[in-house]
Amino acid sequence: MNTAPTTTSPPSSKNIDVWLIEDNRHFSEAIECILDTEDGIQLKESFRSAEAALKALPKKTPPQVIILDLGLPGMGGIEALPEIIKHAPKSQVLVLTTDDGRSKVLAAIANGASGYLLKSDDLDAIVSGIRDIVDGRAAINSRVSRMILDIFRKIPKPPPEANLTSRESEILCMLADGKIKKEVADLLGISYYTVDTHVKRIYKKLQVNNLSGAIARMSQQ
Amino acid sequence: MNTAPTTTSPPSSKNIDVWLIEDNRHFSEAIECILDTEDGIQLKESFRSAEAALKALPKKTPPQVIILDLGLPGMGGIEALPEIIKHAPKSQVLVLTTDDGRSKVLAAIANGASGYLLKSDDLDAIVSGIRDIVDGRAAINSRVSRMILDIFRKIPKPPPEANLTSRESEILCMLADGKIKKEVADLLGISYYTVDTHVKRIYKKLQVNNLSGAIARMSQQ
DNA sequence: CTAAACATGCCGAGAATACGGGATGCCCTT
DNA sequence: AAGGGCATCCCGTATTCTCGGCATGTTTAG
Repeated sequence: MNTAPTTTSPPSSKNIDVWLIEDNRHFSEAIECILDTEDGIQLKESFRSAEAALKALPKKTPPQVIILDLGLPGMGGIEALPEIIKHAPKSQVLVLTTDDGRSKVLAAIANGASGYLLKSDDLDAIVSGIRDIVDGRAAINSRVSRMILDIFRKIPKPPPEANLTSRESEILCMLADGKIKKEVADLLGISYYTVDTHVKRIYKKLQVNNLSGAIARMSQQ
Repeated sequence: MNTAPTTTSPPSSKNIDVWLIEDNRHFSEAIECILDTEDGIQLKESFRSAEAALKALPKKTPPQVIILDLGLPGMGGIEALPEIIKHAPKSQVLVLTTDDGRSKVLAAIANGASGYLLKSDDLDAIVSGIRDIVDGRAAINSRVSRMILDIFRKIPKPPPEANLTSRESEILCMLADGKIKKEVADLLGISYYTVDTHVKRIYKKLQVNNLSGAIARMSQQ
């Protein structure tokens, strides 16, 4: 995020070509209007559906930035994202939507969005967001940022350390690789029965009753 | 991020108390100066080391926002972060540093920072960042945002055409919970054989030959 | 329209697992 | 010396999986 014009914002060289995919007339007109008055940014195309944009992509020069609404009729924005990127790998997609639900945000990011702004944001934020994106920065609404941070924080939490002994962890790890007990036994140079016993204890400790549950417990926390 | 004053920024009710932990005189003075002129924000304390701040924390009322430099002499900002949060769980920490290295960013987030701004950012960005944070948003420099996005994107990416259908994913997910095929079948209201068939295809697609391998592939990439 | 992709259902044999026992030896702490 | 935790080994049985087929109906994309 940048709350004010970032000091490190170079003139972004030439003109920035932009496409807009937005079904809402009012909103798209507002954007068209503000981009028209903006120096160095040029709205080249405006589509009312993802299908229309995807159809146009192979025929025209892809823009640097594609502003994409998620709440599109027909093919939704999320589904369209991978397609867009497939056809225009060099274009950066700026998602612009009303929905700040966690799943949408995650899906958008996972599918390659470079920015995620909300329609409730100031229109100026869109302009700045476009410049951010072409300069290799991210344009993300601060509320969405917060959500991402919260999610992020929960991932790298390794410490709850199960009470597994190192031997047990070792065996569970190998099983999680898809190896079967027999293989593990051979690789460790111990008996199948030993592995089996270890696994039994792992299940007890982890309170599960099969390998799948144990692996899930392991790779999650 | 918010590139312009966020439209959804309410007056943030009362005064915002802020502490500053920064060893660089010039910089801390600059911040003190700009916060002094800022309405509704009050810089209550200013420390030159994490130790000093930690010593003061139990004695005074913790502020809403703590601005923390990472490049501190003695105890570094990263090490101080968990301590700060332990003693002042309600305070939000805004990291303000020159270092935008990936490891620092990740460490700061993992340790509970609510914001990450760079000293190269406009001073106004700090003010807006403070307001963002108390309003439950995140204050993150857009370059850092981009980095987080890039990292984020790599986690849930199935690089090969591991394209599981939604049904397949659903089933794999349930199996990863420790459920057995029969349970999954009952829960989905379909035949055991159907589940079995789906699983067979999952193995093919993921190039594994047992559940453990499939779950591992799923939860990692 | 046709082929492909998807979801669904079924069978059977052999492989692997789950889990209840029981046992031995080592090392560490009390 | 005793007890506990750990790693090791063994057995039998019931359960579950794996995987090879085969087959049908629906939806989708070309």
